[in-house]
Amino acid sequence: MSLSFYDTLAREKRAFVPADPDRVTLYVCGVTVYSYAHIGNARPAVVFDLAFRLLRHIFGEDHVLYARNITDVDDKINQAALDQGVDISAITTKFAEIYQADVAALGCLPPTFEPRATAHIPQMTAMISALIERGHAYQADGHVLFDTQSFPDYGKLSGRSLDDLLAGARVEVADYKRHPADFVLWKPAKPGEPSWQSPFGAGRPGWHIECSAMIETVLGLPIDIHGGGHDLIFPHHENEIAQGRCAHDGADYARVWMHNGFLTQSAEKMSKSIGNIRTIHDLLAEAPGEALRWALLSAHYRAPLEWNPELIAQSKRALDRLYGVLQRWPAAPEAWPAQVPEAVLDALEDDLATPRALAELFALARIAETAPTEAEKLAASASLLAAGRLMGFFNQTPLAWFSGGSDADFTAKVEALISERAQARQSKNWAEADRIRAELTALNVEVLDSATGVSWRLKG
RNA sequence: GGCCUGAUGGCGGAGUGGUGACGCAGCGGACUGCAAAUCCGUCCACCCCGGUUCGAUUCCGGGUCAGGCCUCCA
Repeated sequence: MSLSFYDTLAREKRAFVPADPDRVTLYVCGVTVYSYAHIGNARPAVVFDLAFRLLRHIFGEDHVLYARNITDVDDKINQAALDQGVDISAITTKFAEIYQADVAALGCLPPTFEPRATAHIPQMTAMISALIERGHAYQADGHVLFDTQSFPDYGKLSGRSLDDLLAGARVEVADYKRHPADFVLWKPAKPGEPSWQSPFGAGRPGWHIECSAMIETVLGLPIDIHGGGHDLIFPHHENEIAQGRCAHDGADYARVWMHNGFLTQSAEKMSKSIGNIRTIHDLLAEAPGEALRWALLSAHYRAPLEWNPELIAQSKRALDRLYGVLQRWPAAPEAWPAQVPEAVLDALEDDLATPRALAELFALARIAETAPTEAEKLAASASLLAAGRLMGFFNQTPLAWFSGGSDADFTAKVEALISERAQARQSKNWAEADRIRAELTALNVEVLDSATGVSWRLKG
């Protein structure tokens, strides 16, 4: 199986061949840092982290460049700063750090680059100037607007025409626009707002221009893959293509467009404006990051995923099962690093078919438990470890997983009780053994007797 | 109104023109002092109506329902 991805623009799955296999480029729209990111924001972070890991596996760690931006210019940031009486940088610094820690806890590798909008204002104004020079942008009422009618391919990504947009317009259109779909590249600052000097007056950039400017600066055009949430297809990515191509006389912008589906709750999109969100931060207090990652990858990335407590519980149980295998059949040093099994790679290379990849993990677990020889069991366990690690799982020892953050005192207490119980069992004092087990159960500890010894785990 | 997705068993979620993935839960059994973990077995599905076909859950048409974008949005 060769690597293929579904391309939103082509509307089909296509073989993925990077422009330069020594320099594969991936850009993903990150978050606007004005408050805690919700678990829906984590889906693209995790999905494209998986893509990043897969590309590194295929093309080599040093041959993949991954940029995930941080938007730190925005109305909501301004509002938050105003509400709290602080500088916008206080807001953006705080929530950018929280976001980075949160997604790291979900097993996401640090991207190669995390460019910030405020660090690329000159590149944005240069791009806007290029658009004006080429007749693709115009100034009106203090704004600079992109002239959508100057770009014949406008609407191709989202499958709509300028006429459709006229017909479907639901909102008041600013009268200074030549066409309702024209979008802002630069807007004048209101009093008190952060602003930057530019050839078009003091102001700040529109939302779309930042990604185009940062892509060009950090990765160079065209990039191989541009990713983001499904809701960014229109207008954000449509506008990126328009400005990105027009600034360079129609040159290619991104070779593949990938979009992840939404998280839903009661079948409804999880969204801050609806208010039905769960923050990553809060969820991490309730469940291990790996379990949340498992949950996010349990459905195919383009499908909607219903988010609920049962999903998290099931994900944790799935990892319990696999960590149990790793604990019982610890991969021998000589068996590690093991090859990632073909079946797992096949699944991932087929447009990140994670449900199939996860099913293959269970198949490896079954082999590890049932193979006739210990060598085969250990080999299967090593493969499981390799496959899981490729996907960003098994970042801790089984012991650490099952004892889930227990402190030394607690562990010592549990070990002492288990030792007492072992003595009771040896003298066949079953009543005492069961009493001690009940005591452990009360501590939320589950005891697992086996031929080779006793282990324990915290119950979910 | 325009554009666009999707509807699979108790739950999550793949896939396929004909032997009904995988996981969780349930049930029966093995193992165990008893459990747990593990193993073996097992119950349960393809929204509705037409069409194509020897045969459709899978292809085509229509319908119903749900959801998304068109405004900030992962």
